[in-house]
Amino acid sequence: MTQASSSPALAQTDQRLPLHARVKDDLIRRVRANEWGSTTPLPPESALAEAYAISVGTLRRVLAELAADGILERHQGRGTYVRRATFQHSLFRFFRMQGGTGQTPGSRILERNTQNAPAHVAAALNVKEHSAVLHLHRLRLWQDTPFLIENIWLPLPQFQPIAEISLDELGSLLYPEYEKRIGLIIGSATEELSVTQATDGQAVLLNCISGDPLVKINRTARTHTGDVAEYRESHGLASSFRYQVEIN
Amino acid sequence: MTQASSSPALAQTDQRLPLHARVKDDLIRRVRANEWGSTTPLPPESALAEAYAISVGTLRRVLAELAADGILERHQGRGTYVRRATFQHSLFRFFRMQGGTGQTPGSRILERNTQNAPAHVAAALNVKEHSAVLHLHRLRLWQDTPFLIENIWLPLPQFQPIAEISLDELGSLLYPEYEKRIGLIIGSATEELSVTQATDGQAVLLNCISGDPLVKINRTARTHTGDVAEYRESHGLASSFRYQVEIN
DNA sequence: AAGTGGTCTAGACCACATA
DNA sequence: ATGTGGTCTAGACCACTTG
Repeated sequence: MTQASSSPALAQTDQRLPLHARVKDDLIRRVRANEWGSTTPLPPESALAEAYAISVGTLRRVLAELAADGILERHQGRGTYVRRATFQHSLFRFFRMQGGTGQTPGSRILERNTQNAPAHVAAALNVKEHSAVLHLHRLRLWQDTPFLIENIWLPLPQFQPIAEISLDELGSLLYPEYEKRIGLIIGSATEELSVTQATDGQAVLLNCISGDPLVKINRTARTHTGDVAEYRESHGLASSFRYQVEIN
Repeated sequence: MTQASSSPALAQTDQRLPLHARVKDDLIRRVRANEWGSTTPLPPESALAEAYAISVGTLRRVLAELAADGILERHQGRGTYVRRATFQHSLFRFFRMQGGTGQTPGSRILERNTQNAPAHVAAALNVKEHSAVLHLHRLRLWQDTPFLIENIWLPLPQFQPIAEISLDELGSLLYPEYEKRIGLIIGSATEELSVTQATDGQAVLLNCISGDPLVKINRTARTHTGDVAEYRESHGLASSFRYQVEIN
């Protein structure tokens, strides 16, 4: 007996792919569509398997892969949940912050203004050149010592609420503000590391000498659907930066 | 019917762990022990499952995990193989080498001598300070342009054969030479990235100005058993370095 | 006690590589 | 043609969490 037609839930997936791959694609789509908040569990294995008209074994395989990919979290007895982005692997983590443990760094907003997007910002944000963007210039501090200069660009009018709230409310963490003010959740990001030399202005802010090597980190942050929501350029003292990788 | 005792093959593994974890541990041990060269396949699923006295399904789960971890490679119809370290993810890859595709960079040995290990080298190689080590000083070239300075330290007497062969034979790739001359296979490595400024000597070799920012990469390479086999420090022009990560 | 995911089994059938 | 891994199923039993 061959399987003449599969579950309607899989209508939009590529029929040439094996079942487990099609189910995985569909679940990723549903997670991106925000079908489950991070506090509501996915349906149990049995229900999902029935809905997709596949066996529990096959579904389990898919869920295990999604958990391995960091998209889901599974807890025996509690359920399966969508994993919130933690950005544990951001390159920022590798600036050595002397003497502290797990506290969040402080931050001071130096400037907030509306700009016409410069070419490279427009390209990163995927908007037209010279279109209106919100620009934040921010200094991050560790125990009152500045260690990172950030320039952040956000597309308008989408981020207009961020342009209007008081600077005090733009506390150290921006992503929770995006979520609270405009219901936008950052799902992933790409970071690129390169090395530059401090300009006069940067030297003053970072308390170093003009020309000192800086590590520059460009981050493009996206929503679950893949739309670019934020672009930022950060500069920190290269002397306090260490990055380690395992290779196999 | 309960399973009174498991396969003798699992005698050395932790009995509190689930079966699949114990089998995985044992297979990792056997891979490290070099039981299968990279050209001889592992026994087929059916044989392995029988040897461990577990079902094929459970064994398949273990093999899939090992493949996901990059330890094994599986090919439908051909078999399961131990994966050779390719070092595709080495940080070296991120020096932008203008205009070339997949060719290997050239290399020129500037010096080869025997030293008493300086403190930081001894620490990295896990040998006593001042013990004898072989030191290689090498320049790596891309289309006849130098882009990387390497200093490599190898413990003696283990690497004595490398001290004796002609410099011509120390071609661009060292790891195949280690394998051929002393039967030593590099299985993994740790790399650490930091930023320095060019000394006068480095500036001459890299054709830059003294004080220019350099990217420094320290690599500690290990055998399958985890013993440190090589330590190297490499310096390249920061201006030609770009490194990109995805974060979730 | 009920419901969740975790472990393990047994076997059918398919797709690919090699000789 | 044979043997390899890949897909998928069906179901038993266990461990953990919560009310």
